[in-house]
Amino acid sequence: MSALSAVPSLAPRALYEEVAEIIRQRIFSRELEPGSWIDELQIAKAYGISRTPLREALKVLAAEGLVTMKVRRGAYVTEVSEKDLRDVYHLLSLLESDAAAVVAATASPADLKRLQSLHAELEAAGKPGKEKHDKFFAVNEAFHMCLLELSQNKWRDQMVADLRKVMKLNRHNSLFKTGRITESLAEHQAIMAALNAKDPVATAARMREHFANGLTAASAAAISAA
Amino acid sequence: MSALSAVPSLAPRALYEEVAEIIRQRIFSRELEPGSWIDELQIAKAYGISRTPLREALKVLAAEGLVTMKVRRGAYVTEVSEKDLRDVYHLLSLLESDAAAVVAATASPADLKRLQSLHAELEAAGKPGKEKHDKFFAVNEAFHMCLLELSQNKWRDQMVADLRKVMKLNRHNSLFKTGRITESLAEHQAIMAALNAKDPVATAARMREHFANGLTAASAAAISAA
DNA sequence: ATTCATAATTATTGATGCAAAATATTGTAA
DNA sequence: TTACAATATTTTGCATCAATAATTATGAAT
Repeated sequence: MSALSAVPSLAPRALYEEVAEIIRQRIFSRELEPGSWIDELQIAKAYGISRTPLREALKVLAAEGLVTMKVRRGAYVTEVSEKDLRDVYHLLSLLESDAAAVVAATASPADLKRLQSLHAELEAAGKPGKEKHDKFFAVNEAFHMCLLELSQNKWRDQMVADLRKVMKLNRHNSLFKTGRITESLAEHQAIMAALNAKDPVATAARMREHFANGLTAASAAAISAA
Repeated sequence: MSALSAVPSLAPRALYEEVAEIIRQRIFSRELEPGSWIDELQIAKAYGISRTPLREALKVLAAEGLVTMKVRRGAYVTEVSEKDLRDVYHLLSLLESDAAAVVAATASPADLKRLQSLHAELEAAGKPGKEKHDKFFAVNEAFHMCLLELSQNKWRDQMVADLRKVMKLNRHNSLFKTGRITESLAEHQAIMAALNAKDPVATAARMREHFANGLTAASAAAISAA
């Protein structure tokens, strides 16, 4: 009997999927640290499952880049260097700004309204004095996801999702500026304006700027040189 | 005993890796057709292996997008629509043109020389009257791969590799123009010129054009609208 | 004759067992 | 004391086995 007997949700997932998600979360929460080997027996025992679905889950996580597999050595949590983070961030910027351009060119009035309402939510969450950072963070993520979804390219969706997972591997976000809610809101405002103007080139430019501004000056210099 | 006892090469791969590669090739060669279910028992028996490594291989292929897994139904070869192909091609254009820009900005003289020599090889292979299409194709691929490698972003390398695999899923390349060796060479020439001029913006533009020109007029219209 | 329900078969998923390889440990020799 | 070698232990990787769900086949009833 499985120890992870959550409600067998409406969309029944295979056990290896469940296990993959659990390991993912344990990695994101730094319970499993980058560089540390994953003990198959221990984890299998801990969740009351066999090693078979666990090993399949590790293959999935390896494909996502979260763990690295060494032949006859097993799997360890991937260690990402600063360069890795910059590289991944660069790709996110590239993919999301392109998605934004597509949306600017193809979005229906209803689509724009949906984005606009998310933007409004974001402004509400970012009101000074509120100090609800997590709410702001969540809505921000929703905005970016919505844009991606509206660009109608599932392959890009998948890539962005994977890249975002890799970004979560880093502990101290030393790369990124913090507490720039006001600036971020202004940038989103600019993106919305370009979207409403149905200007793909401007939209992509505003999105690229939004990403570039998220980096510290030192890292931004390294990026913009590229 | 494994029936696929190739020479245990210097870089020993796990069985599931070997199996994944075999299935990949069988998919590319259309021996396993898109939409067809993968018979685990049959394949395992055919290669004299158990189903455990085969199932792990299928997880890997699923992550690459070559097969799709349905819960309690197994795996089938992914079917890609024309839209899928266009979407993937669009992403390849985006990623490779960005890579080209990076190389334009960062390449050493030695790097440029390496590209130049590949370009020379390509011109030789594309000489009219030669009719060595496969050679031209191979060198062309090498050129693109070299550019990618020089851009020094392993995450992009991985994504491009996966996307190229998906592109191989389509049978009739109805999307793509054929026999445009002369035009392709001219475009590569333009890319090389922009690279030598160390002009990232121009290089990216030339690469985007190169990709756009590979599409038929009808498909190109659909792309350029984006 | 057609449709629905039930049973049988087939195939996927998960668990367990075994062999091989890598690492850790212990002992011996210099 | 340190270095090397041989052994022991741990752990991965593959195979086999069991159970579970889905599909197909069969039969009965309308």
